Amino acid sequence: MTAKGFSISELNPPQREAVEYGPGPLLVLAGAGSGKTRVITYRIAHLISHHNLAPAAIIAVTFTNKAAGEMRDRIKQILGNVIAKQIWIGTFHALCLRILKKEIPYEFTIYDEEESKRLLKECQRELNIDEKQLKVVQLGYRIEGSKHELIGPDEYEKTAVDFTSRQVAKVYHLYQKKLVRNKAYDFGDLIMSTVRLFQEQPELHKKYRDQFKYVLVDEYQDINHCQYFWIRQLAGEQGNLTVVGDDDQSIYQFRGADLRNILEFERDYPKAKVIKLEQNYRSTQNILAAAGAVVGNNSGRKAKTLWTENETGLPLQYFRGETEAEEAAFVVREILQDVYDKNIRRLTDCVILYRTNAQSRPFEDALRRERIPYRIVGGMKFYDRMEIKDILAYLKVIMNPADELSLDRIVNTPPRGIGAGTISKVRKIASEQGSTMLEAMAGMAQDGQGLTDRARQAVTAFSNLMQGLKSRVSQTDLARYLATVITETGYLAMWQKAPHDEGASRLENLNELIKAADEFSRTGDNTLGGFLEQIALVSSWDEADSKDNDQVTLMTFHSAKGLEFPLVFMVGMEEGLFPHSNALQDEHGLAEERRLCYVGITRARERLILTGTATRSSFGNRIYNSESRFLHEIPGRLFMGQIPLCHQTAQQTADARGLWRGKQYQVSADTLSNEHNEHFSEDVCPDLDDELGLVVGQRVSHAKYGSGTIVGKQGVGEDLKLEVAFTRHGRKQMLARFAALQPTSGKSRAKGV
DNA sequence: TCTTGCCTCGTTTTT
DNA sequence: CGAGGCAAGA
Ligand SMILES: Nc1ncnc2c1ncn2[C@@H]1O[C@H](COP(=O)(O)OP(=O)(O)OP(=O)(O)O)[C@@H](O)[C@H]1O
Repeated sequence: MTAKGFSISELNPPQREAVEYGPGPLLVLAGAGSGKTRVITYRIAHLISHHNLAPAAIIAVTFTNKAAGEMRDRIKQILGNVIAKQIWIGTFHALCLRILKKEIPYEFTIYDEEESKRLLKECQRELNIDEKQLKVVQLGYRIEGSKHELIGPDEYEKTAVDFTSRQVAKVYHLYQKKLVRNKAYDFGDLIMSTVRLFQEQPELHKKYRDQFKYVLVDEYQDINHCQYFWIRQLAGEQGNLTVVGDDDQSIYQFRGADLRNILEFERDYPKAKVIKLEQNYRSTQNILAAAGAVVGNNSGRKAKTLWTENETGLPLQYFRGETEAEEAAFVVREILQDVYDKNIRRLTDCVILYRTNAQSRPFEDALRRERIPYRIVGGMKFYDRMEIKDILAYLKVIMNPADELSLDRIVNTPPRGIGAGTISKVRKIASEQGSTMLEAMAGMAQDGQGLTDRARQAVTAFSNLMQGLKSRVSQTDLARYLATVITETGYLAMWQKAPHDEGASRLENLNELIKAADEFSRTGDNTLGGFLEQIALVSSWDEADSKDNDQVTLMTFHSAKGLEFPLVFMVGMEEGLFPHSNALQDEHGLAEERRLCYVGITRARERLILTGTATRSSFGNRIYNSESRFLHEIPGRLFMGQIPLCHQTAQQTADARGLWRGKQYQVSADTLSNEHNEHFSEDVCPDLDDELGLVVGQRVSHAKYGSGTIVGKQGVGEDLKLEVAFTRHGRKQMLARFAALQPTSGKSRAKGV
């Protein structure tokens, strides 16, 4: 049975049941690689081709813009472009923005993280709150978190009892006020404001609820309360809502994701049908066994089975280098072997996954040395560069003169004689007459109100410049307009005058921006507003999209969600790094790290290699890390090569500590029986690297500070320095030989948790 | 008003 | 180690 290029035989029976299931709530709960995304995609196609549903009556939410693009492409293949492009597919943010742009009658700006932080700082200063006492990151974290919970400043204030919360409440109020005045939305606002819009304008709510006959959500385990609420608004309580997800893959709780949304779906939607998918099509048996073993250490999971018809496959490998350079060299060697010696893979088949963006460096160096092309997803984004943000700030002000934050950024960039004194005069006058700063400047240029001649001249020039630029928006094509802005503002000249090496690279980036504008206008939209919106929403993923080239990919575990690669390297498998020390304070943190590990492992199709280092430089000095506990949670029999210490026999341990350390230690998978593991794991491990059992993650008690958890470790022997997070007294650094820390019961690395 | 140099602090993870 | 913030001098 075929329907326009889509064959039902590409689905197994439960997948097919989910695709063909009728109206009403549907939950597809399934493990990694079981075809959840495929189900969503085909269900959309099926609804259109078999139920004659209008494409615009379907809204599908994905986790990244890239995932949205892929889903749309697949549907394009099945049903053609005309239909595919009418479907509403996108991230929460993109879809909400689309609604807001349509319903809000004025131009507004979207603030990215950096801009929100700057605005917060401004609020903090105005309120005379000590920036040391309450850090901007903390502030941002709390306010952003509140938005995830759909808590506005008023509600927040009501629950704010302690001193800090009351401070936060004050900032939250002012921050929102400034956002409104600047006609700006931050990321969280995009969704929360859409929810509010629907609440305040029932007829609007009805319009969208009626338009979308079917609502589908991918990665449902990672949505927060606000997103949950919006989906409920769209779908209604009995609605045609399809959600798919895997509770073991929830890795965004730091961003407000709430597992209860998926765990309690059946309670929220009592008529819900639940379909489980149990066959994994992605990975070998060895890889699945490893993934299952790791995540099995978490409690409170929904019961799930996952099996595969795929072959046993290669054993896993583990390598521990002495330094990052050694680790990276090993990884590159393995890539070279598979790709060039054995010719069994292409570079695009290989991915290097790490916990933090900062870890990419040594791998980049090693890859460059061997002239292997690579791409990095995440980290510093192109649009985060200073020169790009400066020009974007000009563009934002041109589109939305109320955006004072952006104005602040560029009013004196390049330096044009408008300093802090002048700016505060302008601001004062603007607020007195209730106008924008730009309008106030135009007035002051005329009558000079309290400005020195020099300042007045500068203000006049700037005011004229901005008016001139504004009047020419949309007269030429976008790329040419950008070039005009860059030149006429003096920005180009500023970098041309700069020292050659720095200036050249800035100018090159500006050229890239012009190119991006050109490409954007080719997609059919030639508006400046459209261009800015698109940039506001691009994630790290969308930039790196030069998939046609054959190159190795580097990214964080988080960015890898939903993807698959034949050969996966999980690097930096060390306590303190993965699991990350900041996540070790409570069980939830550790459980989420473990899920992240599960996500990482299950990205692999054929071959999985785990690596780590014994020492690593951090903040300029070297630290000593022990092996990640996750390594020890994988059964030893699955490994080949160097074996994680806890899985080694006494002889192997001795070898690994001496001569063999850092070299690849060849042991075939079957020389290591399970017996060995079980027998030795308990007594070999504890005395290896952990003086007195003081390991990261260990709970300890201290005579003065009471109980806490070891979160960091530096040096050895006499110099062993520990960082301990105390329950009552915060973080402290101390020398182990003086601290007299007593390990208390609770978790210890060797036994797992 | 602008530039320089010193100091502090920090690294999870992202739409 | 490196980025960003801040204070002092030009
Ligand atoms: N019925 C099937 N027959 C063959 N291959 C399938 C089938 N269903 C899915 N696959 C393949 O299995 C792999 C995983 O599919 P998909 O990405 O949809 O899974 P997923 O459950 O969304 O994974 P994850 O939870 O890791 O995001 C893909 O390569 C897909 O093409």
